[in-house]
Amino acid sequence: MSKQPNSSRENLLDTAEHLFTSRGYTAVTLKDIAKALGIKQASLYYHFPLGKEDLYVETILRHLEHRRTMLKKLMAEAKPDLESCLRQVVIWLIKQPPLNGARMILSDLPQLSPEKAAQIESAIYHCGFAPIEDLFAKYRHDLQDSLQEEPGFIGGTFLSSIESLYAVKRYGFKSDEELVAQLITLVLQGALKR
Amino acid sequence: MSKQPNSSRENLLDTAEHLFTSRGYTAVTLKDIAKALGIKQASLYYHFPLGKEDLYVETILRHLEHRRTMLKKLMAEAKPDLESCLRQVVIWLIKQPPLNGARMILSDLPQLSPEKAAQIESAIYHCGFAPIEDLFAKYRHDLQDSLQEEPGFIGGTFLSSIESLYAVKRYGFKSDEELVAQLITLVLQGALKR
DNA sequence: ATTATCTATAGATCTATAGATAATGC
DNA sequence: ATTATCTATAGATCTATAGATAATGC
Repeated sequence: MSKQPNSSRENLLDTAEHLFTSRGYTAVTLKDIAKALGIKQASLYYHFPLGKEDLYVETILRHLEHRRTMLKKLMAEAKPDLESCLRQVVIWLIKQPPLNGARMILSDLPQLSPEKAAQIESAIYHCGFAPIEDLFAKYRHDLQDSLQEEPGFIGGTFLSSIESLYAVKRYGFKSDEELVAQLITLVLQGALKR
Repeated sequence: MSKQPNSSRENLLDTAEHLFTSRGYTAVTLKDIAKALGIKQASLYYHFPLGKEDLYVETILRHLEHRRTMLKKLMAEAKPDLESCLRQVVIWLIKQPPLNGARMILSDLPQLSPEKAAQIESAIYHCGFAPIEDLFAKYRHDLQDSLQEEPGFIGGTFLSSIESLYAVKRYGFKSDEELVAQLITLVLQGALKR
């Protein structure tokens, strides 16, 4: 049996992931991460000799790849209709740390080297956005005529509307399942009386 | 005639507003702001002797109050129906620097003193959120039954879905007006064929 | 011997302060 | 005299490096 796979390094990435995704690149210091791990700041360089930027890039890419895997898996396992797939996706997303792609692109990526920034931006698209876009493309015949050729538009709107659930969760009193059901009904059926 | 009202200070706030709202509190340094103004970093302390936090708070509060004033004005001047009000609101919002309240709450406010953070969080609600919530409350009889007592939910979803337009604008080829119309139709009518 | 930490510290950057200087208004 | 800038710099914080130390595995 191979030795157990770098659980220490994975643990480090888990902690960094939580901090970086919720507070962003510049707002999180290496000392914050070390403190959360119960070690000293300099010790991080044993696992990531290339420093903060490299740690951030690896953390975010791992996070995004995991997201893509999970989204694809959830959609494959759900009942094969649009609403069921969306429900599974949102129930999972709402339990994750909020990704906030807009924040990353506007606030975090400009602090990185252009190459790394481009790499992450591409992964945001491929792992965060494309799976949802593909889902709406697959079920485009269920959509209104004006949306049939716009899976990116409806996908983007849907994803960003999920962000509001994090805020509602803080103030509201409903269960996750209720919120998810309400959001999906809203997006699919519309707000207006019919 | 009173002397012309501190145009220099207002100019400073305009520049700070642009930087702080797009990149966030920690990612923007005083040097960045000074550079954008063509002055030296230390010179900022003439206008804001209390330093960066105070400058940030004043910038954001001014931004939010302006937002509230404009939202109220746009809704008062629009044709008195839900769709017209929403259209005016979104056409204006999409031309503003993206507010990204979620980023502010998660990433920026924790860096401030608790009092200042609470003050800004309250202003985000009162100036960014409440006007839209009030609009949906006013026209609740146009909404589906399940949404009639949930103006905050539909308001939050609507606001966060606007965020996706900033991304779509970057990649897409449509005019602002087309995007706005498409978004409003989607939220009001829903995605599904009927 | 290897792995994972530590202490100590250099160098860079950031906020903030002190005091000088130039331009403007009475 | 007031207003708005400047230079110079202190003090804090952050990233990163160097070398020591402790624990583990053969």
